[in-house]
Amino acid sequence: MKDAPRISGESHDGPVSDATLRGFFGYRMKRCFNVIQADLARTLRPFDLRMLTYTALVLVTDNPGLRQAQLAEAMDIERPNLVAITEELARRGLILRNRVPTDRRAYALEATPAGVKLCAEATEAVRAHEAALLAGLDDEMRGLTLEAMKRIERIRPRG
Amino acid sequence: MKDAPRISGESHDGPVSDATLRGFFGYRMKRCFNVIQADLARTLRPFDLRMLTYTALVLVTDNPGLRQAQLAEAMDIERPNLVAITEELARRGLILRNRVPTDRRAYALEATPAGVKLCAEATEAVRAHEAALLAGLDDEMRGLTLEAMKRIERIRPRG
DNA sequence: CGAAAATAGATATGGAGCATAACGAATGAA
DNA sequence: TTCATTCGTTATGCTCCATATCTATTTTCG
Repeated sequence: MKDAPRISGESHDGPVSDATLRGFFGYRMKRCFNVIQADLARTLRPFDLRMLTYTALVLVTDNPGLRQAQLAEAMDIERPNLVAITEELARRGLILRNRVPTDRRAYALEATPAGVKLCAEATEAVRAHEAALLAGLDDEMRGLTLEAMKRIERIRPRG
Repeated sequence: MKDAPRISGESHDGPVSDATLRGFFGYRMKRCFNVIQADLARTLRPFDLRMLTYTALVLVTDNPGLRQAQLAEAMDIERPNLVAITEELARRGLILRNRVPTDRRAYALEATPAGVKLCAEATEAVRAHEAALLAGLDDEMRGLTLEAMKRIERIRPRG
């Protein structure tokens, strides 16, 4: 069996094979996450929230008095990247940046009533959308998948 | 029960609660994917490949004659964003951009021997790293998780 | 105490990933 | 032939994330 001579450029026909990549867990997860992420973005758009601003709002609501450094650590992002987020939430009257009397460097973040309300509404919408997205998965599959992700997540990078 | 007066800013103590977010599949998946993504980036660094350049190299290797538009669609990115990727792979001598005689607008992408070799080496490294990363998951959990992600992935955004 | 180190938030800046608009060249359809 | 479409490309902008650096404040320690 000798190779057919490849004169110049023969174009590929038929569907594109991703057989090699399909075997990878990470490849599957990226494609899956893209779907979930897109759905989440659409869900949050009516509330004028992005994934990051929503996440920050939830964490501040659930943890009143949180400092920005704590919030950044919880969100796994660097402190500089949080500034614009808290600034936006504060500008929109969703959170307050109270000065801490005992440490005048820090802010104690706190959700306003409007912030708590928006957070609750957005959370309900996300819950509904996610339930619809996962409707095709039975309980066992959902539970095992969550458990699998928890275990992987537990592996700290470079740990 | 009247609220304690919140004079100014009381700071939050103890661990940060992410109870609300933890209930979301998407939240878990993002954190999980971050771990996998970071591991993949470390794995590919010795080969001077990023996730995108690696993915493109694999697809071109597995589908000789692929056009850029087809590759972009397979990678779920827009055509303009692929230009820099193919340009880099071509500059490094890993792929060729052959002109198609029957359509002088298009390129037929093809991996060079060096590209095929690097692709195989990188793929083996990725496989080994991923196996190590997933060592804590039994077969059932791995299989069901893959199946769950396949099903979610099948849901086309806005479909 | 007072000097040095550490910390909180902010600023500036850059890179990577993604999207849209628009272009020239080439092709295909009316 | 004229018009619409397609291929690769350029220009541009947004979001997310990281590092280095700054000021103002603690905190540590000699």
